[in-house]
This record gives sequence, structure tokens and C-alpha cells, in this order.
Amino acid sequence: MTDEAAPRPRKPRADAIRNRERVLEAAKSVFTQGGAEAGLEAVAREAGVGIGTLYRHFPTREALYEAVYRREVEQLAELAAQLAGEYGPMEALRRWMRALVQFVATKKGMGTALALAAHKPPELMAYSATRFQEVMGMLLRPAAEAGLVRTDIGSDDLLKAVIGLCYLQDGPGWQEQALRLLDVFLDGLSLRRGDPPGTA
Amino acid sequence: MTDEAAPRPRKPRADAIRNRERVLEAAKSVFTQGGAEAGLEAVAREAGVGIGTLYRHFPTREALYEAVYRREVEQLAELAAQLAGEYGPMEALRRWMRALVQFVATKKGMGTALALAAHKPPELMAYSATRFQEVMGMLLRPAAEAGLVRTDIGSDDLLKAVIGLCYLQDGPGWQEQALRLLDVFLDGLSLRRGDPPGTA
DNA sequence: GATGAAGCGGAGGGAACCTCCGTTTTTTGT
DNA sequence: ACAAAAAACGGAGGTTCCCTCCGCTTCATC
Repeated sequence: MTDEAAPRPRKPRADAIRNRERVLEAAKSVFTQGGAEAGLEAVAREAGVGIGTLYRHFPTREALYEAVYRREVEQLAELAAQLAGEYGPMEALRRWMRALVQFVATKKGMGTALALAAHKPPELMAYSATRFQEVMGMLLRPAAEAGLVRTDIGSDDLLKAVIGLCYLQDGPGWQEQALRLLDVFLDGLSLRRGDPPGTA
Repeated sequence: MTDEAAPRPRKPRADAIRNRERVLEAAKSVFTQGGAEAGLEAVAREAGVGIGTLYRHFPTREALYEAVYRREVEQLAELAAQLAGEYGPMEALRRWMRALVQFVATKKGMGTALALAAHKPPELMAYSATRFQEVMGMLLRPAAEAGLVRTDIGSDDLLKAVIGLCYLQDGPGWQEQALRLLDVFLDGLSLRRGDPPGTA
């Protein structure tokens, strides 16, 4: 009942962190390839850890799904920063949005599974939507300031547009089509016509 | 290779039909209560048939999901005809839309599972959307002809509205809220204000 | 009724889930 | 550098569910 004093929290163990990361990597790979209901033991094997370790880090299947998802969102956000440093505003924007299409693509196979398990996705959705919008803004602003794009389209519009483009489609070969439509859209967004946006 | 002549198709057995129906009924109950990943043996038990029988009728879990879903869509359509005979246009419409809300409610728990399993849902979605729209039209037309509702709202709008109402919400107590919103919406649709829509 | 096709049931082999605990690794204190 | 203890590891194995297979029963037909 007396509140516990400072019990000197330990530094987290290095192998624990490493293993956690490995499992996430493996899970992403396995789920992407084998569908969302792939065996967890397969994930553990791929990660080179015991099944017990997997369960300690992610007590339920759903927890694992969620962690994978969050990690990918984060990586996508980091990609934006990287692209912004490497390319001009327009090209960075284009490349990032392409990556976003692919992200959504893999999620259509797996994210549905996420939605199923628990009903925690509301918070998750909000989280990723916010995160993505931040990133979009980060990429969009420089382009706007350089006078390269229309200024009446906000990052929220842009995000919705991409999601919309992806969710309208469904057949095979769909991804290509979505990417094509994305290019059209970005051309429309751009203010300078005529010069090929091509390589760097 | 020679095309087969008329091989005298047999009349389907009575017990087979009966059992099939029983399984569907049981599946609906079990899935609604215990979630979409409830054991299939539980379904068989509830239906009072052997597990083998279940698997003969529905070779995969997903096939069972789909059949349950289709059946419910069909029942909901029949309900419309019945309500149209029993109540006035406005009341029939209201009652049916309430049933639709509840339908969507159960589907949020189970339909997601449906989406997961195979990627057949595009066709399923189209099917039910079409079916529902037919029914909506059937209920809406009399109300419109009797001058009870605005005529600038079509059955497609109405359907989308309900789905929208349901999908915006998520917390507990959500269903009540959706029903309340539905009432508001229907009041807005109606041309005669002031009289309580209450009992029959 | 007789007959045989169609359907029924449930035992059982296999796969996946997840817990539990003896062993190993890492951190911390000296 | 070393020892002690906390934390994490691995995987055997109990449990649960999946789904096939086949001998028995029931129904439609003749």
C-alpha cells in the first residue's frame, strides 16, 4: 500500500530488443507472402527464435499484427524524410505516394485481418492517418513554396485521394493501374506542364 | 468427351435439405454470439448434426460464412415484402431500415471475417448492394406516391446513408445511437412534420 | 418391398496454439 | 574482473481445433 520507492528500473536487455526486431521483420515477410493466417511458428522459425520468445513479446496474434502495422507506418514516415533529402520536392512527393500505394496494397491482404481480430483499429487508424498527414504536409509544403503545385489542395485531400484510388480497384493488375492513376493525379497537381518528371 | 446424355437427376433428399438449413441456422447463432472464429464443431453440435455433415455441405469455413451471409440478405429482403403488407408505407420503411442497422451491426463482427478469408467479397458485396437497393426501392416508391416523403432522395442515397450512419460509430451503446440518428434522418425525409411516428 | 445412391456421423491423424519451466545470457554491484 | 540475480530464451508437450475417411443409415426410385 505504501507506494513503492524508485526500484531502479533496469536497462532493457540487448538481445530482447534484437529479437523483437527480428520477429517483426519475419512477421512482415511471412504475413505478406503466406497471408494473414500463416502459422506463428513459421514466423518464429523465420526469425530464428523460439516460439516462446515470440509469445513473450507478442502475447496474442493480434498484438503481433498491430506491431507490424505500426512499424510499417513508422518506416514509411522515415522514408519521407529520407526522400525529402535526396530528391527535389516534386519527385520526393511522387516517390512517397507511390510507396503509400504499395503500403495500402499489402494492407488490403493483411489489414483486413487486423480489423477482424479485435476492435482496436479505430485508434490505430487515427494514429496512422495523423502520422501520414503530417508526413504529407512535410513533403507538400516545400513543393508549394517552390511554386510547383497548386496550393488549394491540402495534405488531407491528397491522402484521401490516394486511399480512394486504391480502394476503388480490386482485380489483378490493379496495383499498376493505381500507380498510373496516381501519376495522372500528380500531373494535375503540378503547375508546370510539359517537362518529364523522370529521373532525379 | 462425348457430352453426357440426360442422366436423370435425382430429387434432392429431404434430410439433406433439412440439415443444411439447420446448420445455417446454428452457424448464424454461434457466429453471432461467439465471434467469427468460433469452432465449427460447436456449430455442428448446435445444429444437431455430425461434423462430417457440416463439412459436406460447406467444404470450407469461408463457404459457410458466405452461405450464412447470403441467407441473411435474403431474409432481410423477404422481411421487406412482409412489412410492406403489414404496415403503412412510412412505418414499413422505418422498420425495415432499423432491421438493416441491426444487420450491419452483426456484420461488423462477422462480415470482416468474411472479407478476410477469400477475396470473393467483391461479388458478394455487389450482390447484396443490388438486392438491398431493389428492396429499398420497393419500400420507398409507395411512400413517395403517397406524398409522404421527399422525392429527391433515391434508394441508393438512402442505402448509403444507413451504411454511413453505422460505420461512423464504433463504441459500445453505438447501436442505439445509430438507431436514433436513423429516426432523425427519416423524420427529415418525411414531408409531414409534427405527428409522432410511434406505434403502428 | 427391394435396391442402391445419397447422406450421415464421428473416430482419429495432423496441425496450430500457447503455457510452463529448466537453461542461458545480460546487467548490475563490488 | 567476477559473482549474483534478474531477465530472456527455447522448445517439449497438453490442449484444441481442423478436416478426411469410411462403415452405417436413410431416402427416392422401381
